[in-house]
Amino acid sequence: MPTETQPASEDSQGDVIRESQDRFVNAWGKMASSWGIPRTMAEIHALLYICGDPVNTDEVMERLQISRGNTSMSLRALIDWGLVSRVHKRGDRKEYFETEQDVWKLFRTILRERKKREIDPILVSLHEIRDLTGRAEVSSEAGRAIAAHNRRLDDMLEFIEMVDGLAERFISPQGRGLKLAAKMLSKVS
Amino acid sequence: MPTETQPASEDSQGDVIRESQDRFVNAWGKMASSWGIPRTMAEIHALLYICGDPVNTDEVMERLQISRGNTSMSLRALIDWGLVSRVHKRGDRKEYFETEQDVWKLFRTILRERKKREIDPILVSLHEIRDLTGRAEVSSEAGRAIAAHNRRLDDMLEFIEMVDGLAERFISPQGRGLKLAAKMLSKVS
DNA sequence: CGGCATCTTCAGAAGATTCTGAAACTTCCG
DNA sequence: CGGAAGTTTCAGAATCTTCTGAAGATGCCG
Repeated sequence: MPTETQPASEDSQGDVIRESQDRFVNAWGKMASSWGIPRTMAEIHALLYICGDPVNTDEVMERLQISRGNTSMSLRALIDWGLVSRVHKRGDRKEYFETEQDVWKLFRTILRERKKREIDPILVSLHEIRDLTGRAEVSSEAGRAIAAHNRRLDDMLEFIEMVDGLAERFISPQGRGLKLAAKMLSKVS
Repeated sequence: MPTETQPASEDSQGDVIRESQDRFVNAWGKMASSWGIPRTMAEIHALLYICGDPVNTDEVMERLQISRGNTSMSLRALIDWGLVSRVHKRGDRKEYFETEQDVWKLFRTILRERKKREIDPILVSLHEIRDLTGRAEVSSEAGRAIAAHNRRLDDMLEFIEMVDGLAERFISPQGRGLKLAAKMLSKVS
């Protein structure tokens, strides 16, 4: 960010970028929080994305007006998600952070992580629940009730397993890639 | 729910179903809240799904141990989402509620609603933001900075628009249906 | 119309989540 | 080793979300 080396006329240009960045960060934070992702975590990620260059903790704090503690914790969470990496600059003891600039890779990582955290666990639970009621005899009234109940569980299980399986193929690191999935879908008449 | 008319031996069967239902409702509520959906709203929906038959307000309150107010508000939200419908029973002034039993239709509705509420608005915001910085000349240092910034916004916009467009085709009421999308994807070698 | 059954609303309470700030820790350097 | 720069942690504070309960609305029926 070479602000001092710019002529005065370009300061206003810088302001436009800055405002654009701020708005982007805001919009992103708002959306993320409606998807159950902590707002500041998403805002930091948006800031790193939209700035492009590595940013350090103090810059994040200043831009987003958040505490050092929050910044540190959120950055760690982003690193755990695999979305952000640490960068070191020569002659600067501060740590800098940057994020993937390829949007496809970014979303692939996000989807993979959400699958791991929110889909896989519920599959485990649903299987446990399904095992409670085994196979039902349809000869009695009660047996038919259990059979109907099992059918509902099985329908749900089958659906989620299908989503899980497709996700596995398209978002796992060794998978075919999100872009291919999108291409396939867009070809359907 | 014919509990009184059943022989004693079937009560224990009923207990198994009941426990299974409770666990299902719990698991579902937990998952939903990690996706930014109010827990009780999801729990009510899960209860209606897993019970199959229409359920009235008092039964919901009793099963989930929640207040009448909460039940009423959450049911209204579910109706607004298009996930639940009111049913009237002859000779009973109470209102009953039921939900779609076809899991594919269910998720189609959920996806459609989320797109409308969370994807479409951010597309509007991103377009507004993008319009702030127009087309950049790459002849100056500042111009190049704006161009790089615009490229980032455009990448993001392009990605989200693609997702939006595909969603439109597969989840809209007149669309080709979720099932077709899944079939296409599963065919990729 | 009066009275009863049911449903809705919303202000404030309860609960959950996120954020802060200061202390503790780590690392680097002379 | 001493200490400065930078980072992490976490208990409590602030904030945001969700839930309750009671008052009021609605509507049905004799």
